[in-house]
Amino acid sequence: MRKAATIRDVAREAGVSVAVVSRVLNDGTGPVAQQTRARVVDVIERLDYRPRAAARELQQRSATAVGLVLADLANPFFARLADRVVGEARARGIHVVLLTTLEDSHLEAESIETLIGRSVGSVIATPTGGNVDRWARLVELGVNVVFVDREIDELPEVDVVAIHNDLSAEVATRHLLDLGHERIAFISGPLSTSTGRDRVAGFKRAMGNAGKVADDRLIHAIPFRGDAGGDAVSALLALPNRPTGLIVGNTAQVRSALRRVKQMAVDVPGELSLVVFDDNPWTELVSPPLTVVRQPIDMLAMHSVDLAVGRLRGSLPEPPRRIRVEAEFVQRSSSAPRSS
Amino acid sequence: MRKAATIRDVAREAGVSVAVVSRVLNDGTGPVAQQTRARVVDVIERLDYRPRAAARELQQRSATAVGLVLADLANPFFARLADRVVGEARARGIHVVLLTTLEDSHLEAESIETLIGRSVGSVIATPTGGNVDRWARLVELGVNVVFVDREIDELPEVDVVAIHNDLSAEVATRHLLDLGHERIAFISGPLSTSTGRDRVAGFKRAMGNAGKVADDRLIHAIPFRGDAGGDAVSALLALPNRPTGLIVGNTAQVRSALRRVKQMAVDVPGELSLVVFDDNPWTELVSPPLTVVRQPIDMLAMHSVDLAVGRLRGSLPEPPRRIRVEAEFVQRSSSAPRSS
DNA sequence: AGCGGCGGTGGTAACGGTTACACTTTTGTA
DNA sequence: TACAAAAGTGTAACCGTTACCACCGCCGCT
Repeated sequence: MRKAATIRDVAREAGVSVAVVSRVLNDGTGPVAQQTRARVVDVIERLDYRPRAAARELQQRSATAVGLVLADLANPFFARLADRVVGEARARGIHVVLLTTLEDSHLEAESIETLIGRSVGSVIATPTGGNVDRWARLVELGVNVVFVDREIDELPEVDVVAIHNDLSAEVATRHLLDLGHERIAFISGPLSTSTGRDRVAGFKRAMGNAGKVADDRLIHAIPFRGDAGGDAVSALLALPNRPTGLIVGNTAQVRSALRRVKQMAVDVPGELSLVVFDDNPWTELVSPPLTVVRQPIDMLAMHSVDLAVGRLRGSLPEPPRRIRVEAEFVQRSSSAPRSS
Repeated sequence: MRKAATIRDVAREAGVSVAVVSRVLNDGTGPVAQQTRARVVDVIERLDYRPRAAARELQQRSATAVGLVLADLANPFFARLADRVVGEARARGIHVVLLTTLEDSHLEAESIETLIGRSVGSVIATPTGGNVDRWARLVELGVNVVFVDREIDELPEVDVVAIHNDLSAEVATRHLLDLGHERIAFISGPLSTSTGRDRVAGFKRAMGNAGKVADDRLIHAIPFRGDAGGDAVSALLALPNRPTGLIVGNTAQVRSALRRVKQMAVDVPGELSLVVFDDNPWTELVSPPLTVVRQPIDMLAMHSVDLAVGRLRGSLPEPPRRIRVEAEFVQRSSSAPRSS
């Protein structure tokens, strides 16, 4: 356990001052003679010197790290988002501090707090919907916040990257309508999230446009996590007038809903056509393969990191941006024409 | 964008010295009068003061962060491991810096490098198998390394948390043998990983104990990522003497293998009995539900964090520990007696 | 009365970088 | 040749926190 070399060790060994070493390290901050640079680089190599991030961050607010606050890594959607974000960040020489909220605003609050102490320059987050004041404070402290997948209306000054949730829900709904379904149910996320609200709005609009009124008993706004999907399905199928089409809002909900559907031996798509949000490796492995709304995770990640890092480096125009990317509708076999 | 309060602001406002504030902050480092403490706490609250992690880390190697170097977040096993690690770490007041290697030793090397600059006190990692010298250097620099899920034999000084991979493979194999299968194939990870090696060893042992010799053409050591599983399946099923049992080593491999099996319209378990490593939410949703070896992710995460944080706080005995947790064998419908 | 110990407090040198500024040398131009 | 500008380098002051040490009373002992 020898202690690591410092910039002063390098300076001494190379016979120059620390200032020169620093300039070599951060290329472009000042002139350094070609020959001197070579010598310094050599010593750095030899001593295996690595500048300490902590010291650097202390000095200026440069910050080589971004915070990533996700709802739930057990959800493949967020996991793959994290995967892509970490990859994109690495490509830009940025580290990622990961935190999860489990959709709990208290844990979210805690995460924001720690992120303040930690001097991250930017935060990419999927907000739970609460903690408006805390997010605002983070912004006021000079941290660049980028919301991904969801947003908070009361915070217009933060960047947002997401799909058109209302449109996507509308497309999914119209798909079922076009197949002849009349009674269509929707299992969505909590209305405290923009995702939940927007999708329900899109659903209602599509139904309205088709001259149908969306029966409120057919709309279930349930938590994104947990197994509430099962009970929602049971409730829906217990209705006197069963829906023949069902749209489900996220992977965890799909899992529990699908399990219940199988338990109840309901025929898909014979008795019930299914369209679900978020594509996964396994959506095409189950029987029947699921018709899905696929979010372009790569795009979400890329734009988020672009914004987060861009603002960090100050290379972006001032006004906050709201980037919308296109979701893709992938038809498989879980949705079919209504078998009268 | 007001700038955050510093310890000096608090000291001034409370009419005490910075030393006192520091003592209040880090309880137990020295005496503080009850009344003074109350006043300081009050000011901290009022000024909304948060100590800056960077300054702290610079001062001493306290380090409130651990690095988490995972192979691939797109793999649900690692994603859920990350989820649990982040949760456990938070409970201990520790942040997680996340990096991924994509099973590429170059990216792993890069990750180790960044982790050196970043002053993390511990690193939890799933090593690719290479970079032995770099890991050694990290250890020598005083960073506590904990390998999880896999290990590197040449590095006996690091902690390890994993299942008994050889035993698990043996159990899986014996299960198929007991069902009457004679020709059993094994799709495993690269032999450069301990996981790959150990499982193959367990497989061979089980076969040997049953008086059968493991045909090398029935063993495919393929990458953990990507779609090589499909081709492996094709190769196996093209053999003159088809295997009737197959064990698959990780989720990505299962996905590609299963897709090919379905494409080829092979009946599971009629023609081919399947046992796979790692349980996922969807393993019981596919048809037929898969017989799996379930790794206790919670235990892996908990012990990893325990070790990482314990060493950080110096509250652990010196000698490196190798913790083995029990994998669980879950029988479902993808494995059945050989229907000769 | 003298003295050691201790509770409570303040002063200040690190920690390892960056950077403003001063200084010296080289280069360019009339 | 003279002199300004630019290139190259060094010095030292930060950044925010902790830890060591000195200091001051006050208590309880011998």
